[in-house]
Amino acid sequence: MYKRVESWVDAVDLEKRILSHWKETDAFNKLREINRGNPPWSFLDGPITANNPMGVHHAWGRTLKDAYQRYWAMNGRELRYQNGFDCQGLWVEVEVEKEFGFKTREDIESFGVDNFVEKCKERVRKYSAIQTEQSIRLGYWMDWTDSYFTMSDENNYTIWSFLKKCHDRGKIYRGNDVMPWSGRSGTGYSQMEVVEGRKLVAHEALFLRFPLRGRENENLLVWTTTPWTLTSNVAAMVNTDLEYVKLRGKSDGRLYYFAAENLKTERLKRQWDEKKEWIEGVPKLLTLAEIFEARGGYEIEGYVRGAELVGLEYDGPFDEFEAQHVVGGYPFTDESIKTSGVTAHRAIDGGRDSRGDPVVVAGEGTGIVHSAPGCGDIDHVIALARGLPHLAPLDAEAKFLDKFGPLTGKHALAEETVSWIVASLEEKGLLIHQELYPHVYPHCWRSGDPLVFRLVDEWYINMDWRDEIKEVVKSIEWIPDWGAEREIEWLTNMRDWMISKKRYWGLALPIWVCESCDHFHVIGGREELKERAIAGWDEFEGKSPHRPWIDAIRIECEECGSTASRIPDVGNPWLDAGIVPYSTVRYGTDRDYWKKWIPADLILECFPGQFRNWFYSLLAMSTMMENTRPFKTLVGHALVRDEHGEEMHKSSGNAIWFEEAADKMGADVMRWIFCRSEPTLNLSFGYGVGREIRGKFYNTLWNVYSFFVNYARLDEFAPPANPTPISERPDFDRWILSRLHVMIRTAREGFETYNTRSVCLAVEDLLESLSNWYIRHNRRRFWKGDDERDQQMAYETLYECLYALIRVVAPSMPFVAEEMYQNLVRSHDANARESVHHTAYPRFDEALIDIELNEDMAATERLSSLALKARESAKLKVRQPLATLTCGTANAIEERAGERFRELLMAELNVKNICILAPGSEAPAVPVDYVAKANLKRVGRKLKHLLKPFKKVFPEVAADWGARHHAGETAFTLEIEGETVVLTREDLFVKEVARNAAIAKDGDSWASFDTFITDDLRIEGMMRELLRSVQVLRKEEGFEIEDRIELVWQSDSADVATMFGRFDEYIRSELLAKSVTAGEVAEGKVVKLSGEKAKVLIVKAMS
RNA sequence: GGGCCGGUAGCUCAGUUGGCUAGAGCACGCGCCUGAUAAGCGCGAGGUCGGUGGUUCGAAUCCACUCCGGCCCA
Repeated sequence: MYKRVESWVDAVDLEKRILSHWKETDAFNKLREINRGNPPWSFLDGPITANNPMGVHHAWGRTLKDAYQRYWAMNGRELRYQNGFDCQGLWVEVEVEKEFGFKTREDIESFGVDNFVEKCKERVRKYSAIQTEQSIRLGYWMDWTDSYFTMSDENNYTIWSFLKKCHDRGKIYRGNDVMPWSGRSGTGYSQMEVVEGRKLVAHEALFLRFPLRGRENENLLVWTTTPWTLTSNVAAMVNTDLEYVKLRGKSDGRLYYFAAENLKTERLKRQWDEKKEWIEGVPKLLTLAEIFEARGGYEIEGYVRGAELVGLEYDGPFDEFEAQHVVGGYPFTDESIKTSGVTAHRAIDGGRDSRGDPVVVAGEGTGIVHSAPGCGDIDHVIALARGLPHLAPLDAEAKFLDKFGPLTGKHALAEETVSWIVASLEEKGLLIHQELYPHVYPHCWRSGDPLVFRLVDEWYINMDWRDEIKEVVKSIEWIPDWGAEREIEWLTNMRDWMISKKRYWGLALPIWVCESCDHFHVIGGREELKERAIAGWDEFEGKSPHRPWIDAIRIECEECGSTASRIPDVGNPWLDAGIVPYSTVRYGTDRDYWKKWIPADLILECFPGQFRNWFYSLLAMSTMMENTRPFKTLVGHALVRDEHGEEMHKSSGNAIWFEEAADKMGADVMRWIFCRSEPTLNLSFGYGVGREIRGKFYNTLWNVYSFFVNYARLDEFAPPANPTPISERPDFDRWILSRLHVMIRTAREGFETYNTRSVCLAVEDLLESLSNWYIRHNRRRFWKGDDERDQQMAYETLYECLYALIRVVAPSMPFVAEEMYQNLVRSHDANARESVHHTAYPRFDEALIDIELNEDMAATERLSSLALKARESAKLKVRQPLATLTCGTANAIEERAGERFRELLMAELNVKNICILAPGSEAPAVPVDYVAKANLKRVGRKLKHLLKPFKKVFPEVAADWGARHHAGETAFTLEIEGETVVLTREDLFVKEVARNAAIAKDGDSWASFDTFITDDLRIEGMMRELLRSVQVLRKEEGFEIEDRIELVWQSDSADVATMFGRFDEYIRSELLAKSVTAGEVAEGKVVKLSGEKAKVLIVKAMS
C-alpha cells in the first residue's frame, strides 16, 4: 500500500531523512556487495585540499563524479569509491601560521618544527573530516572509511621511487636559476604558484642613461621598473633589426640612443583612456618626446640600426660597488668567466626567444633593455648563452648582500632602497626621468608582498623528456577536446620542474648530499633508506617520513665514503597528488590489483585549475613510472561564478557557502544545476537558478508522483506481475512509453559519453510531456474508472514511466529518487532491491519506440495550439462548447494525426464534432488580410543581383500582391532599377491574417470553428461554468477530493433551471454531490453562468 | 604580443549542410484553463544575431579585419 503523499514536499527535510535511511540500511556497502567481482569501472579521485571547508565550486565536480559512479554501479560495475585528501604544502602552513600568529621562519623554528608539523597534520585531519561530512550531505557516495591522504607514508615513499627513477635517468639536478622569490616567506615559487599571485601595482620606473665609453657625450637610454636590479647591471640588450634614433638634448648637449618609434609612443594609452588596469592617482605617462621637451627640447640627428650599437661599451650606473668588480660573478663565481660586471658592460644582441620572436622590442621602454642576469629570468638565460657573469645581489630575505655599498642589508623593495638609488643616480647625473608605472607584477600569494627575482640554489627535474609525456597525452580522450591541445602547449612551454621548497610541512625530498665531496644520492624508498642509514635510524623509526624526524638520518656517501645528510628542502606539493595512480592503487604491493584499476576509466576535475597542476603531475609521473596513461578519459569542467557571472568573493558578499546552499535549495536541486550545465562554460550559480529548477522540474516531478500515488492508493493499484502487453494499450499510453524509451536511450548515451547535460535536458523534456500532456488528458482515466481495464492500463503506464524516470534521475538526484522508490516500489514489494541505487539503470527497448506515433502526437499538439489560437481570436472561451471545428492540414502526418486523436482534440478544444480536411483544402471565407512574402529561394535565383533592391521595395507591394495572389492572378510585375521583373505565383508565399474571426492559420495548416452557439450549447456552457465555480468553492471550503457534498441552488433564470434539470446526473457525479436541489439560499455564493446568475451553497454530506 | 573559448531578446541559452517569419525557458503585459501541479495553455511586447568589410542571388551561419569578456602563454 502506498504511503499518502502531500503535493508539496520539503526537499531539505526529505534529504535528511534519506541520509539517515541510507545510514541505517547500510545502503552504500550493500551496493558494493551487489557489484563485487563484476567487471570494474575505475574512477580516480583528484585529492581535494583538506585545508578549508568545501565550497560550492567543489560541489560541481563532486556531483559529476558521484553521478558517473552511480550510473556505472547501476550498470553492475565494481567500483573503488576512494576519495582523496591533499594534505601537504605551504597552503596548510600558511593557515597554521595564521592560527598561531607566526610571522617569520624564526617563529616556526622556536615553536619547534616537530610541533609545527604536528599542527599541520591536525589541521588536515580536522578539515578532511569537515569535508567528509559536507560531501555526505551532498549525497556523494564514497568509501569514507578509506580515503587516501597524500601525507601518508605510502604516498611519500612512492614519490621517492618516482624521484629515484628520474635520478636513474639522470634527470635530477641541483641548479642555479633565477626564481621568483618571496623574501617574507623565504622561498622560491614554482611557475605554477606565481600565476596565483599576480596583482596590478604601480612601481617607480626610471629612465636613465648609460654613458658610452670612448664616445664623448653619447648615451644609451634605458628604462626599468625594478630600480634595485640596476645595482647588478651587466649588459644592455638591443634589437639588431630595430631602428634607433640619435637624439640630441638641447640643454645638456648629450646624444641619446633609443628605439625610433618610441619617441612618440603613448605608453599604456588605452589603459589611461579607459581607466582599465589603471591605478587611481597615477598620472598619465609622458612620451619620450615630452620628457625631452621638458628637459629643454631636442633635435634628431639621425638614425642607426640596432646592429650598429652592438659591442659599444658603457659605464654602468653602480660600478663603484665591489660586487661589480668580482671576476666571474658574485656571489656564485663561475671560474670559466673572465669578466666582471664592469668589464662586461656593453650593448649586446637580445636575440630571439624559443618561438623566434625578438626578445627586445620597441614596446613600452626605450628598445634598450638593461640586463641583470642575477635578477631576471630572460637576462639569466641570455647571460648563460653569452658567457656573461651573474651578479645576484639578494639573500633569502631579499636583502642586499655584502659588496653592495650602502645598500648592503637593505631590503630590495624597501622605499629607502628606491630613494637611495634615485638620489645616487641623480647625483651622478644619470637620471633622465622618474615616473609611476602601473603594471601587473607577481606577488607572494600568501603574504601579498611583491616577489623579487633571485638567483638561487634549488633542485630540479630536467624535463627534456617532455615529448614522452606528450605521447601519453595523445593517448587520452580529453573532454573538452581542446584540453589536449592546451596540455600539450603547456608541456611545450614549461621549464624544468623545480621540486624543492625551503619549508617545513611537505614531502621530505629523498636527496642526501655528501658533506665532503658534495655528491648527492636519491633514495627510492623506506627499505633502501634503512639499509643505507649509518646514523639516526633509531630516532626516526616509527615516525612519518617528514621533517624534522627524517633529517636525523645520515647515509654513507658512495663516492667518498664520508657522511651525507638530507637537504632541508621539502617537495613541490603536486608531486604528492601526481603519484596517486601508483600510491593508492597498490602499485608497490599488488601489481595485479593495480593493473585491474589503472588506467582508470575517468578522472574529472576543474580544467582551468588543474591542467598545469594535477593533470600535469599525473601525466609526467605516470610517464616516468610506467610510460603509460594513468587514465583513459579526462573530463574538465569550468569555474563556478555567481548568478551574474561574477567571481564569488567573500569580500564582495556574493559567495555562497555549501551548507547554506544545501539548506536553502537542497542537494538534489543543486546537483541538478551542476548536471545540466555545460561543463566547458563557467557556471552561474545562485538561488534564482535554484528556484527555476525547483519550480520547473523538481516540483513537476513530485506532482506527477503524488498524483499517481494518491489515486493509486485510493484504487489500491499495485503493479502487476504480468502487466497488460504494451501493444494492447491505447495510443496515448504507447505514445508516452515511446517517448520514455527515446529518453532512456538519450540518457544512456549521455552518461556514456560524459554528457550529463544531454541526460538532464532529455529528462526535462519527457517530464514536461508526461505532466502537461499525458496526465492532463488522461486524468479522468485514473479517477473516474469507468472502464476498469482502461484504468488499469493507465495506472500501469504511468507507473512504468515513473519507475523508469526515478532510475534515470537517480545518479543525478539521488535523494528524491530514493524517496519515490521506497514508496512506489518497496511499499508493495518487500523483495525489491532495498535502494533505487541498487537497481539496474533502465534499458531502452527499441520495439517500444514508435516514431510515427511520436510524430502524430506532436502534430496533434500543433493542431490543438492552432485551434486554441482560433478560439482566442474570436474571444470564445474554451469552457463554451462549440459545434464543429474544421481543420485544414498541411501534410499527411497532420491529417493522420487529426483522425487518430480526434477524441483527444474534441475534449481539449471542447467541441462536438471535428472535421479533418485533406492537405491543401481551402480555408473557409472569413475576413482576412493577405500579405505576400517572397520565396527567397526561388526569387533569389531569378533576380540575382536585383534581390537586394527588390527586398527594399517589396514591402510596399506585399499587401496588394497578397490580395491579387489570392484572387488568382498569375503574374506580378515590378520595376527595379529600370528593369521589369515578373514573378509567378510560385515565387510568393501568402500569409493570411484572420480579422477577429474564429480561424487561425500557420503555414498551410488552419483551424476554423463554427461559432454559432445554439441554446443547447449555451446551456451546456453554463453547466461547465457551474462545475468550475463549485469546484473552486469546494477547494476554498477546504473539502477533500473524495468528500461528498449537498448542493442547494437558487436562481430566477429559466435557463439555469433547465440546465440543472438536463444535467442533473452529470452534475452530481462530477461534483460528488449526494443531492442537488433548488431552494432558498441565504448564505450562498453568487456564481455567474454565461450571463445568468445563480446563488449556490454547498455543505459536506453526512455519510 | 601570440593562442584557445565565448559574444544571438532584460536574464540564461538553442540555432543542423548558408535559404521561407532567428527560436526556447525565466521575467513582463493581456486573455484562457484548472479538484495532481507552488503549475499549465494561447497571445503580445521585447533582437542593428558585438562591429566593419568581403564571398554569394541570399550570411547569425563561410572568409578577413576589429571590439568586448574569460582563460592560457609570453
